Amino acid sequence: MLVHNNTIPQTTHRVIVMTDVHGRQGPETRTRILDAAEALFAENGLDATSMRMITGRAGVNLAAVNYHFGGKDGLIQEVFRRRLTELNRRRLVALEALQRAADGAPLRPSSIVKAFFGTALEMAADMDGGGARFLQLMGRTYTGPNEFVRNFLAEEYAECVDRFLTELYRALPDVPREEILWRFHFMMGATSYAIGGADALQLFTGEFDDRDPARLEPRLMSFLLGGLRGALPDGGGQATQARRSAA
Amino acid sequence: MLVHNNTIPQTTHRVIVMTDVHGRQGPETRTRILDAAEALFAENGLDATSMRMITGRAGVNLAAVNYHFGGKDGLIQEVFRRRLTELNRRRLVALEALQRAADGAPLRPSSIVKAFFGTALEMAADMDGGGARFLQLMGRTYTGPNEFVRNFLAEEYAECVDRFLTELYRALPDVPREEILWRFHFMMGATSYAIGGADALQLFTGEFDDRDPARLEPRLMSFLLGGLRGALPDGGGQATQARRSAA
DNA sequence: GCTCAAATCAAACGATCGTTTGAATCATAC
DNA sequence: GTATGATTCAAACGATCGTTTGATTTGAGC
Repeated sequence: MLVHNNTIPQTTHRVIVMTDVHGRQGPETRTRILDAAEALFAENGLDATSMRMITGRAGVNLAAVNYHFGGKDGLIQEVFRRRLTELNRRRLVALEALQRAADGAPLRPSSIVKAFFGTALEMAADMDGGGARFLQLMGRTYTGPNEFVRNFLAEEYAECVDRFLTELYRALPDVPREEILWRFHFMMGATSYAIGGADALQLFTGEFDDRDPARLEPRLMSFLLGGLRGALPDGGGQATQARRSAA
Repeated sequence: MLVHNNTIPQTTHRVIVMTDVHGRQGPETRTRILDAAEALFAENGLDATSMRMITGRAGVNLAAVNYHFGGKDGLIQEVFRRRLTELNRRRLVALEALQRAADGAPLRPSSIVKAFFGTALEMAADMDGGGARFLQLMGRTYTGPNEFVRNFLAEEYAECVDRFLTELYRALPDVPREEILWRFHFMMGATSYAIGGADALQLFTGEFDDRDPARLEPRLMSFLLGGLRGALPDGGGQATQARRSAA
């Protein structure tokens, strides 16, 4: 029997736990497809990656994708959901740890930025290279043309971003919220390029090769914090720094 | 006779000036194709845009693309080359104006940043909306998976970026060049999101709508300059600001 | 008016795309 | 062992892709 009915396409599938029911290599199939798809999507893009490339690398039958995910779109959604849920979970864990330590007081902007963007860099270093691949893919897709995936990503992001923005508003009460929102957006762009664009960077300078992930984190953080606390455009005079009120 | 020989695929085509030779609507065809392709590429991405969509919108025959550009790849190259050459030309004009005014002295970092990234924002506002479309497309493609186009973009960018980096090195002699290089990369990411990701931003906040291009420029510049002059990671202590030596 | 090369056109090419089908295989429950 | 439902499989589906072909139209040069 098919897992998916074509009348109600949904994200969550009826088949959740397969190891408990049918042993053998049933559970591997889904994971193998997801891993292969993630790597190929990051390598070639969503459109340029065919089902046959995915099933070929995964070593499964072509029809397996439609059986397990209902189609290519379903597979794409699941590839993103799998990692993004975990990433945002870690982010919120880090944020809540900060909130507990602060005991009601506004958080330091640097701590908030580190909890959000630093966690992404951690994930990029984790997962034996798979994390960097995925985050590179996500950075591309977020501003990409595929409206279907973009809306899905925004939906998955919404709650987590909202929580962090709320804390940033509290941490920088003197900075207009619109300004903070924009700068958060700029920080996402810088981070996206930091994770995914090391290849692009080296194109400018032939002999450049310092892509140590351990050194990337402080580099990006310095830039992000400098940008976040940069002089406000004109609302408070050109020399006004965007500083939080509480120490 | 065909314009392109399949033995030597080249960027520059034999047909350069068509208005002078054949009047009617010969010259329009190339431009109409480029305009339609640019809009559709930005809308759907390179892969998801078919030749039939392009020729359909342009109102020309399907084979016209292969005739004038030698194929889809040739068309893509020309779409980027047309605008990118003009953008980098304006950037270098702005830089040379600064150099003349400085009379040998190091330039102000803010001036350099403005000449490079501000010119992009100007172009995004120009060209009756076409500029924003193109720059959005370019921001996506630069970190995109298509290696063919990425290499081409890097090649077109190389000289201009090199000139600006040289000036930045002079303006910030106390900052390690690697650091400046990375921050330049981060600035490109922030700018890319600033230009192309306004839609993505509003997904976070339903009622957000302040996308006035005139207000975007000072916003982005404040962020970029703050990031560029942010505290150095650790080479000079955490409190060390990355300031230029000459006033 | 005739020539000829540039340009446009309708039509078709082979390849590959995502998806569907129906039978075969597997592991479990009775 | 047999029935049952989940999973895998080979094969084919129609659609669309980028490209090519060969004839036709166009307009300047003589």
